[in-house]
Amino acid sequence: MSTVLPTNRVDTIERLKSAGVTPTQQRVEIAQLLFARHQHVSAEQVLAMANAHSSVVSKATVYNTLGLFASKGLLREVIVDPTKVFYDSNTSEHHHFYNVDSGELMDIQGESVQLADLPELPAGTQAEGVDVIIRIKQTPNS
Amino acid sequence: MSTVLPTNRVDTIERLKSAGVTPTQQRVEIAQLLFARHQHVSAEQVLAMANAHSSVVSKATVYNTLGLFASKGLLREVIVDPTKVFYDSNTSEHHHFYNVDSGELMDIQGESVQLADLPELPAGTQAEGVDVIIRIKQTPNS
DNA sequence: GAGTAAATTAGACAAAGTCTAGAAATTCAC
DNA sequence: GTGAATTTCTAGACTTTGTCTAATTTACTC
Repeated sequence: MSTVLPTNRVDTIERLKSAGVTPTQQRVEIAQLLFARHQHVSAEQVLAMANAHSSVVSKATVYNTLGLFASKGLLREVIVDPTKVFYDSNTSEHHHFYNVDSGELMDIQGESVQLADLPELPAGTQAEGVDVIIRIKQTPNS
Repeated sequence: MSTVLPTNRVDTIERLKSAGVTPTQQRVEIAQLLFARHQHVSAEQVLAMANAHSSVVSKATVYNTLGLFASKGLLREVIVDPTKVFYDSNTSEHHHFYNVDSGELMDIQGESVQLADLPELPAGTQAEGVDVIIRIKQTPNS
């Protein structure tokens, strides 16, 4: 169930190739950051992480790369915050808690949420995916 | 189940008052447009609809009003498009199809989607709502 | 109707993301 | 290797959605 987490550059490059992505220096850099562990990050965060020490990737490349990775199934886009897109490095099927107070996004573990079954889709369409988001908020301490 | 659809100004004003919203001219104008039928609209669309003939509402007021209506439960925010927020004038509990090709948002009728039950929430939080979005795409005609 | 609070407004501003045109890598043929 | 073609990367201009500010207008209370 859980996605394999490569730890070294060689594994990362192999994973990119398997997904049909040419492993350029910038892409490997970003992939290393993202695939190190399951996390939810915005483009801005990736840009900051990648360039923390020295400048290695441009803004345009971060956006291009995240979009490319998502289209190849290496990342999952999560749309819950009206101001920015989150990218989830856990691509296995799962759903999310979204804390509307803190803006924090969390995976819902395991199979604890299941849809009975899909409703009939509009004619001429097919399902691409199902997102379940449980919006939560801080319980006001009485 | 279905939300009552007021047809005249008096009903609209009454509905705003019941929700604790002072019925100003601009708010009634926007409410009339939105509550006429179940629909999914963006702020930009509301602005265009309201000012189609003569200028009656400013951009800032449209944003303020939609936010206010949503906070009072008169509208439901739907976050599926990374570029803009949709407001749904159907506030009864239901879920959505989102056509990623056309950007179209559709209600899923009735109780055809049900969650078994909610997973355990993170400590100190409570559920605010559950969004289920089935992303669909055009079936490529073979 | 005067005073106060709430609502509206134009337009400046902010932030996420896209686009463009050129520079740098990479690939391939020879 | 050398040069041509292709892909990728880049800085920075640009677009779009949405927010903020400061001033004006409206509405409500006495």
